[in-house]
Amino acid sequence: MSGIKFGMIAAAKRAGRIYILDSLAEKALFDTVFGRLEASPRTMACAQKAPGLALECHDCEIKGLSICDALEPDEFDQLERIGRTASYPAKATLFEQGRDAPFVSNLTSGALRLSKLLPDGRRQVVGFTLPGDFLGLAMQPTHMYTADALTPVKICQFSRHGFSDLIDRKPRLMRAVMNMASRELTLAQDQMVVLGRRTAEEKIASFLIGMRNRYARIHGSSVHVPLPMTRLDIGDFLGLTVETVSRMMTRLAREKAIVIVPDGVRLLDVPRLELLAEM
Amino acid sequence: MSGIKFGMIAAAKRAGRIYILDSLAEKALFDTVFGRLEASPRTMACAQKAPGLALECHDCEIKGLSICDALEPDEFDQLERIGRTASYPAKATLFEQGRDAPFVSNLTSGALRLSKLLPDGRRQVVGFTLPGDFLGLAMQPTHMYTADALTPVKICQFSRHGFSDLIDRKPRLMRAVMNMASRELTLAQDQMVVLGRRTAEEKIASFLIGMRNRYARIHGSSVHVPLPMTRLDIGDFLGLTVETVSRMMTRLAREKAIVIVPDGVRLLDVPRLELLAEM
DNA sequence: CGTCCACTTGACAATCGTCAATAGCAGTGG
DNA sequence: CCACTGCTATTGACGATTGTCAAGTGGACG
Repeated sequence: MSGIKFGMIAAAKRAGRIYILDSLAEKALFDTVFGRLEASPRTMACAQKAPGLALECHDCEIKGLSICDALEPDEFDQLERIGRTASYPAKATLFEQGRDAPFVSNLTSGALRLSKLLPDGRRQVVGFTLPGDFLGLAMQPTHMYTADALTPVKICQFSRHGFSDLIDRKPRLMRAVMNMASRELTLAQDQMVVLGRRTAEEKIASFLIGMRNRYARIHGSSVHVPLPMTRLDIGDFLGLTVETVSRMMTRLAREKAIVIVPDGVRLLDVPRLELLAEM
Repeated sequence: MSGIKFGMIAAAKRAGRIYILDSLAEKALFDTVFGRLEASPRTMACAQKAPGLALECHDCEIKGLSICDALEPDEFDQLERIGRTASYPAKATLFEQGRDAPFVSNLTSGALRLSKLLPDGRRQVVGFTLPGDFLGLAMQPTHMYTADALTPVKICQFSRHGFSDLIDRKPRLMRAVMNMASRELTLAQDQMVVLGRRTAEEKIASFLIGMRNRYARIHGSSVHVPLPMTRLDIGDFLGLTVETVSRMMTRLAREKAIVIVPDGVRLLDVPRLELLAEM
């Protein structure tokens, strides 16, 4: 099978452009070309490892950040009753673009990469999910993008229909979901500005500042910004190549705006970065 | 004042980049530099010309497309009671980025351009509003972008607070608004792929196919695609310059994929365009 | 009729992508 | 323990897509 995959890549490469040549792209291209979007062995393994434990909301670390925040005690109970927890190891695929979406969920720990794939292997990362973020706001019957775990993750998930029925009966909960969707829409529009009208250096700066601000909501503000994703992921989020991401990070480090550390970066010159990223 | 404006442009040009040099950008840059986001004379004139007539929903052309579609008769009455109509001529500014947002509204006729402006004059168009689309889904107290009329437009508008209270009492209406927000979010994510990972030619093709699909929801499918916006607007939507937009349109016309007509384009080779635009 | 603006086209430049080589690191298995 | 493998990141040389600058056409409108 490995031979087949490489054959496909080679054929596609002759025909046009292939930007990503790692195993992810091979798999994705393979799936796309053959129209085979069945669950990967990895996904199956993870699903089996996620037995669906009942929720334990009382010691949920992020309940103040998520949709659960705005609920009355009785609503909270009902939500808790229809939810289950699940865990996935790093690199697991939670769901794939184009497949059925039986669940919506809430990320409680870890980080996800959400990406859309073009038929020729080009990829656009549409977002990174952090604790407190909601998955499935679009409430669509199929997934619009693929979600992969960047770290070990924990989610609490709800059947889409059950959740949909519950929010129809609980306006407060629907309002919380709608507000979350509005926030996502605003973020997406800001990202459109970054993608369409910013230089490579500005893109990196606004990405780092954006990550810092998102972590600040969770852990409090810090100059230490963990980056669980690879340079390739960052490039695919910002519409750049790995090489350009690497060069710009090196440049910012050389100019003493950041320091590159093993698990991310430290921001040395926040005002300069904010100037580069200014909205 | 014209002298001052040109002076500012010149200064900014020396300092950095100015991509847009038409009157819109002059005004925007002027506003940004001086922090003067008061209503322009043009906006004031329009507001005066929009006396707020009571709604006449029974002969609304787009009621089947908008949030009104999903309402029961009693809900419909309540919505009609808190709404007013308003009209603006082409080129009017309905509202500006950063200003208070006392109203949300529903576009009933015409087309709008929604744009975000960077401090140095670069602009990103985040969307075009067509009849049936809703303005103010984010329900934020201030506007996140500027809305300008591309043609004469009619809207029906509601006070943001009144509308917010009404949807809290009418789950069906809130659901309609939430679905609209979800659709917008999906569109924004698709546009992120276009902005981040597509070539100039593909961007134009996907823009034309996208516009055709949106008109199809309103008028039915047709190879005639009106383009009420300028090449500059299209460029600012796709992250391109006017010149590149013009060149790509010319190329597609030379290759007989489209014909450029006075008010837009006609699509000759839809399969080829869809191939270029394929999601 | 003249002005303004949108659009087009050409020549040239620059940013960013492509290709290639290398280093570092973690995991694996002899 | 250490060679081996595979992946991520970095860096350099080169090239191509797209942006920049400039000039000119044509239509709308006063």
